[in-house]
Amino acid sequence: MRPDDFPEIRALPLFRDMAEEGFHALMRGAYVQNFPPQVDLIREGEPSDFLHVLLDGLVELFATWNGRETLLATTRPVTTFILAATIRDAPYLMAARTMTRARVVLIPSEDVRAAFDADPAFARAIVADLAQSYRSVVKNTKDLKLRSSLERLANYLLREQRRAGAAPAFDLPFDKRRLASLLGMTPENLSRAFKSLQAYGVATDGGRIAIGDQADLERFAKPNPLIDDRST
Amino acid sequence: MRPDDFPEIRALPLFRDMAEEGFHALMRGAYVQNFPPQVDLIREGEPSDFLHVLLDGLVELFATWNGRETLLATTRPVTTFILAATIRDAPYLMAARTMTRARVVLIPSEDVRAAFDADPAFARAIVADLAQSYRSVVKNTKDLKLRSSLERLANYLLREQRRAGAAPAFDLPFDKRRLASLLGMTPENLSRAFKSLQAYGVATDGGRIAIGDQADLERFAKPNPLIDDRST
DNA sequence: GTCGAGGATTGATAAATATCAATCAATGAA
DNA sequence: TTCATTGATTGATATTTATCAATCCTCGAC
Repeated sequence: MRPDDFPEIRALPLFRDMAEEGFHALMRGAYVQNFPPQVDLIREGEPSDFLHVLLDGLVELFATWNGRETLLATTRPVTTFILAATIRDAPYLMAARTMTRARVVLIPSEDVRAAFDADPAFARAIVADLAQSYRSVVKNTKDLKLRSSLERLANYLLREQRRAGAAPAFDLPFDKRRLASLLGMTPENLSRAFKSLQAYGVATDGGRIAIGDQADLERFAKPNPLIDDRST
Repeated sequence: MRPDDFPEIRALPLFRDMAEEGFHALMRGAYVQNFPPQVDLIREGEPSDFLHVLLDGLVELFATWNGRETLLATTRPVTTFILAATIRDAPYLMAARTMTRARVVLIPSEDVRAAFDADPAFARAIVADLAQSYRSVVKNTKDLKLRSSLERLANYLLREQRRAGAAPAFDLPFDKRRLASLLGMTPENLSRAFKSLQAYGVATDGGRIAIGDQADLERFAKPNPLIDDRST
């Protein structure tokens, strides 16, 4: 592990409040790996031997069943992923694959569980992280069950816009094929959905989105913090 | 609180390993309430003042948006619910309503958070509970995104059957209107789905389900532990 | 027992979404 | 540059799912 990786990891909410000693113990067992794009990091059903921390690049989390595949989430730096499996010492429920070149820290799951027992501040951070992750998935379920695909897209755009600093134009973080899968629709349908949203002032140019009439789009999308605020 | 409520609560995985003193401190601030059927216990968006423990009866957890409503889960005794909101001190994401007469213990959220800080065994139990809840919702998301409504019903029946001790016949735990909402479909569609499953040996008589040909149904449903095993 | 009320079912139709096939456009390798 | 590959879009069609309306049960109140 490069020494300058430490501060980035240390700054994560999950590790921020750890005692110095425990953090170093964790880092001693950890190591960094570099991956090319399109590499499987994790396969569904495998034992969860490592907690992963993404330092650079993009990683997609997806699941498969009966020959079908769906995108469940994407992670951007710097974030941890698959904490729950690590804690439960249970098989991964999602697979992970690099979308770009990526640099990832692998921390042995045993060490994480040991640190949890040893450091109350770390325990608190883990609980906060899990509770937040849980709530985030519940919000996603509400999105899926209560909204049509067009409504999901409209609200997704508003969320991405907010992440981009509420600017009237922003870029999609990945291709539309993946976005379709994330939103639970086909690429063809996504194309048509974008076209339908033109009526509410949404313009697209490749992966660039421009929201012409904020109020109009929001009137249609009816965003709700209990679904769309993915931070609390 | 009736003294004979204590053992039931104490036996829950969440409280089982707590130090005696901490458990009693929690119980001192807690109180029991009895509710008639169809009473709102919790409304979406309200501050999460209490952790709830269901002692008797059935409670449904649901969510609404834009005039639509969907059932997200049901709880049976003895279980806690909405732990994540309590921990995060964040608004409830789901509403809760009694389906039958119900007896519920209310534990002030502050007390739960205090006990978390004071008792490492309780902290461990909370983490285990949250990690498990998270994984359970992820499995549900995979079910929703990867399967058709007919496939969801088939797998739901297999899960309920297993819960009923793998018997060839068992009763649905609530009415079909609710089941339809839980599975993300309309009651009309559920009726037709049951009819379609007759081809795989599923017979219904009111809320009673008989699985005539286990292997045949499983061949169609393709159950998968990474979706359908809701206990790990 | 009779009567209602609410859930369940059925049929007809509409809407949403997926599939299939055919371009079209962008991008990177040679 | 040119070609090949991959993603995006479009149109036509099929499938899935929802909606609407009309019964049909079932079960509890009286």
